[in-house]
Amino acid sequence: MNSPARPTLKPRKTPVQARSTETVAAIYEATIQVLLSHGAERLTTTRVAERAGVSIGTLYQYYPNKQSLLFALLEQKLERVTSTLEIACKQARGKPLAQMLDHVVTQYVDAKMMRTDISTALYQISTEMGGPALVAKMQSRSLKALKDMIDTAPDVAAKPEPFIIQMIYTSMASAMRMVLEAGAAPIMVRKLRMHLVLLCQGYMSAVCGIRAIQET
Amino acid sequence: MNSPARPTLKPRKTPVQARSTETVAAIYEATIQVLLSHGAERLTTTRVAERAGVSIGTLYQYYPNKQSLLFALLEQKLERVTSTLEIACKQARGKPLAQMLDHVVTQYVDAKMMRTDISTALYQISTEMGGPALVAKMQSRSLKALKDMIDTAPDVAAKPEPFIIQMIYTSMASAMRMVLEAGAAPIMVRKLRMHLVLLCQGYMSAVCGIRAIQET
Amino acid sequence: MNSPARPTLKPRKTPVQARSTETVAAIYEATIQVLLSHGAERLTTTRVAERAGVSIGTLYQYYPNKQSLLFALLEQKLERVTSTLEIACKQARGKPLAQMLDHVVTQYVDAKMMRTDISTALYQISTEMGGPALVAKMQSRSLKALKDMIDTAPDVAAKPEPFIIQMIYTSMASAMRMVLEAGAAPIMVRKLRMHLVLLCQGYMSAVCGIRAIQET
Amino acid sequence: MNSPARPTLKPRKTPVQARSTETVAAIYEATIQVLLSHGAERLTTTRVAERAGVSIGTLYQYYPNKQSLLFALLEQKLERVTSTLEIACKQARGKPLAQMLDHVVTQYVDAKMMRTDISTALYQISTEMGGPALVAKMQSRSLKALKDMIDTAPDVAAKPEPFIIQMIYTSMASAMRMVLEAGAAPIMVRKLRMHLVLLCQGYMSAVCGIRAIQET
DNA sequence: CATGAATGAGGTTTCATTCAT
DNA sequence: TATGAATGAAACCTCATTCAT
Repeated sequence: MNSPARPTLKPRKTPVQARSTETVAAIYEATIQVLLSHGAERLTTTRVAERAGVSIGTLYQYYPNKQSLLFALLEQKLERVTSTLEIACKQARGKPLAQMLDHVVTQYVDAKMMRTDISTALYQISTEMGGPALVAKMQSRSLKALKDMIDTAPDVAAKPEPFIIQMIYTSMASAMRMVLEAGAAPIMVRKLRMHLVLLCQGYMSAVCGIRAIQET
Repeated sequence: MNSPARPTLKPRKTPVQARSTETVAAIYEATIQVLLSHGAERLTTTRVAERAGVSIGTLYQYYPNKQSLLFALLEQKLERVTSTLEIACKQARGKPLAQMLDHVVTQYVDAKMMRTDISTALYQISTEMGGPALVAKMQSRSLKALKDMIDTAPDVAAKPEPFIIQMIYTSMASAMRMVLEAGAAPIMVRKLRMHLVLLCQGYMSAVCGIRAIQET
Repeated sequence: MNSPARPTLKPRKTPVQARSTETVAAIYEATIQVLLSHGAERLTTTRVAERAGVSIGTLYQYYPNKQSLLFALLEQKLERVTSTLEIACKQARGKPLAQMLDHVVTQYVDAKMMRTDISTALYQISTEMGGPALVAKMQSRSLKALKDMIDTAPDVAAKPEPFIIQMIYTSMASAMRMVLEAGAAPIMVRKLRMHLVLLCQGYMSAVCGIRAIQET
Repeated sequence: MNSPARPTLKPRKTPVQARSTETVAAIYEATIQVLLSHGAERLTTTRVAERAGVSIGTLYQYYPNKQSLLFALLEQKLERVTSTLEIACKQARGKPLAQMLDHVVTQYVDAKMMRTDISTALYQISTEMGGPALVAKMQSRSLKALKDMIDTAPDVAAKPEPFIIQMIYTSMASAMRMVLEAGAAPIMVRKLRMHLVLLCQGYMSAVCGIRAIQET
């Protein structure tokens, strides 16, 4: 294992003016387009700039290097999905487990489904250094949110161990990916939402004892 | 989406002499090593050859291009796991659903766990064209095996629709991945096996009605 | 005969800024230099770039591959010679055959003699695919021009068949080559011009009957 | 101009045994095949060995390097054609010029036409060092033979200067090439023979005065 | 700010040649 | 002698990045 020179991942400048914002948006969209049409391996900064309709020099004015370009994509999407999940978890606190899972799954799936193109494009990236770390960070935030929520469920006999939460989270993420990579037809998405709830509920009730709520 | 000139993915020659068999093995191992230590993005044919202790020319005698090198890795592992799954599915035919899932999950996890280094390394590869196609092929073989098995379960009320089988398969694959990427400690693996069985059983019984076995 | 993947032969971009025009010219000249000093077999893109005083990357900004570099050379020269010939043929229409041949040969030899270095360098190239095709195209244009001219000669009894035109053209080209490869000393060139005219006239009058001009 | 390490061009060993002779012949034929099917640029020693049905090691037992392989091809053909020409020139001594040219052209064309595949294949080779030198040597032998012959013609007024002989030789060679590269259909060959004679006779009579034979 | 020409390290791949078996 | 595995110099080409205009 060796850690080579890690480039800066932060955007070079935060756009404030109108024109800059447009440019940044164009580059952002172009990156997704190229990712989807050419694949991560064949994404080049030149191609992105071309697609965005700006010069390569301009691209580098806003992103100090290629990694930061992809990193921005990943970060934005992950942040959005994660915070949606966190909010959903907060909202569902104190409700029965089944309702919790239903609510969270629904919110999660919907968050991922906005801009399916971005979600799909992102599966292509691994982004060497920054990517996994970011994903890990977001995952731990999500796990914490889920745990804190489930701990408030009135009908759960034993506090589930972390591993269980992880299983739930992973199942959600992977089922989502499965559907996205298959094209994310609306019917599939509806089915996904339902089955994911069932899967989580079935698993949880098998793993934690479920108390009758009135017992509380 | 455009499909550019796709290079040959098949190995260039099959080794016949003893010496060359060793060489191929060395290249194979080196590829895994490099994948793990440098990541897919920084895997170069030069580095692989170096690590394998052979010249770059020798590498190219056995693999016509870089892709074919990674493809071989992927194919071998996938083939092994998939056929293990197929066999497990055949063996479990006619048994009650719970036993089926237990058996299949156990076999699947064990197959993935041989050479965890390879399994882990492979998550890095997407290999542009050949990879996804291969993965899709193996998945459909797996889905068929699972379906044919579940259809023989005496205690399943309604034949599950394809989507359900896919959910099961995806959950298994993703949970496996989660554990492998976390380092695959033995305790985790044991826990994984158990929880995966519970997850599958919980989901299936929630989704298909389960008949009492003695009814048969 | 098999035609493998043929690379693009067209230049990659047309220079717009002043700086790049110079660069393209430098690469062009360098290619000739290297062709003459090292031979076609030992012409490498690196060597050309070096000689041109630009980086290898710059070379590839203007020519997508090695072939296109050589192709450009060939095309430019052939185009110039061919169009000179076409013009000469037009000019000589209606004149007696002997004068025609004199005029055409003179123009042809002179066109070839501008930048003898290029002409000489070009004999080294065959450029696999694009070369022969280009040469063939130019030849057919030339043959047409010659035929159309000769058909207007007042003193030619029978319209000469295509084969005869080709003999004339080939003889001109090969005699030219002979002299160029021998170093193209001025005396030789003068002799060449004269003898080529004699050869063409001698052959033509042996092959077509020559009518007395006053008959017209 | 720089002259790099020139490799040995002579075959490594002269085959004496029956098997060796077969092997050498196979390699020889394979070289022609590859030259015709793949072109000079894509002729590799491996491909030749493969086509010949021998191992690459065996090929190198008989030819010390790639150049010698091509050189052998060139040499054999050139030698054959040149000596045929020399003999034809000797035979025609003392005859009238027209008969001379007829005889020589016929012999020359026929010599080139045996194994048209070889003749055609050879146009692909330039072989960097050895080729041009060999060609030059053969040319000077040919020119000498032609000159010595023509000097004996009873009906030639003035001894033609060397340049004229060269024009004749070049015209013959190039017309030959033209027909070969066009596919060498039998009709074309017959026409070629006739027209080449006419061309030479026409040119010679234009250049040297022709005396009436009976004057002698 | 925007442009795009220029850079060159470094990657992939080929192929003539050697040499142990 | 024949084989073919191994070699590695050297070729082609890409692409992230810089910087003068």
